Amino acid sequence: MSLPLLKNFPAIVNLVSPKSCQSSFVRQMHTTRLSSEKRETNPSAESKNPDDDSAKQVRVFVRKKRATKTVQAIVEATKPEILDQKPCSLPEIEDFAYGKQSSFSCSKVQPPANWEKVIEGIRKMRSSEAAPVDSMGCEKAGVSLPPKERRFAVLISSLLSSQTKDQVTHGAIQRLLQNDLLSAEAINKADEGAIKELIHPVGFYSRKASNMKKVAKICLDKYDGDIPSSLEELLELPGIGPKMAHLVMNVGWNNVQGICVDTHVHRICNRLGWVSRQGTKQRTSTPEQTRESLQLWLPKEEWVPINPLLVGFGQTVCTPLRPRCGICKISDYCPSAFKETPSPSSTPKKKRAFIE
DNA sequence: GTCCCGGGGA
DNA sequence: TCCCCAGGAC
Repeated sequence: MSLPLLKNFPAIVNLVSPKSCQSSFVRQMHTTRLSSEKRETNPSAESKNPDDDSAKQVRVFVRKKRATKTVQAIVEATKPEILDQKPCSLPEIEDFAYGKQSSFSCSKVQPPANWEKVIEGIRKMRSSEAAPVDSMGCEKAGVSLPPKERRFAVLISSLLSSQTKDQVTHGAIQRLLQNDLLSAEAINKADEGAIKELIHPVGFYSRKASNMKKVAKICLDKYDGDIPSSLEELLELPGIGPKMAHLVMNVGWNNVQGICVDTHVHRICNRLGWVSRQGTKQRTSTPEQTRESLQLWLPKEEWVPINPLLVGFGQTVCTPLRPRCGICKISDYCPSAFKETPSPSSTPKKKRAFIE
């Protein structure tokens, strides 16, 4: 049998050396290939057809499901393509193999209707009304610093910025900088109480001061004072979850591994009907599910801009409670428009985000 | 699910 | 006055 996609499989593996690769998915592919090559030199090897062999490798790989939690989605997204023998484009696979891209686009997932008009409409609304997200962000952290220090500043800024106004985060970063407390060495040596005072009134400052000490020690011990350069390693840091890990990869390393999904992106994508739980039409229940679902169809060039776009839109128009559908220019395209409970007093028991 | 912490809106 | 909000840990 002839399998168009599987011809590319050895190419992927050849592009990537397991040492340099951050993804255990690709490392596993590599291992699978090596063990199959050994079998090929063995006279008792059952197959001489390279396509058959590739097919077997991929099937074995998919069946093993050795992927870590962060690449689980890739396996799931890739599986129907491989097993149905549908070709992917080679550039996309190469991007994946090099780690520039964390999934293939799956040809079975059709983008939602009118998504480009929706994005364009939101851009227009956003340009006419300033939103808090526009003022400051962690991407501004330490712009004047050398690369390693800048990356560390980005990491700390992300750590501090959750549940905190950007101005407050920025102030805390400035105070840390003025006190020479924005490097792994300095924070590792510093007194936790002093850090606590400096970062106050950042939200959850007490927990964050403790996390900063732990993160600084890990960065010093394992990364020579730099920050981890892969998603998996960033996620091991205390206080860094999926949202911040993607942000740090984008801003710190300029390496887009995935969409940075926060509560605004999560809420708005569901209101628009842009995402769904795998194999269903139900809305997603966590930002992680939203990220995986959105990445299946949203073109890569939108992965970074989608976050500030929807966060600003969510702060000013598509608010969690009482979204302002009356002034929203894309309500014609929104299946949830005007379906929100009109006032909280009419349904005092539970908040209903929207009606299906 | 609950907690963390404080700002801010109803 | 109450209670909602936000990202992560557990």
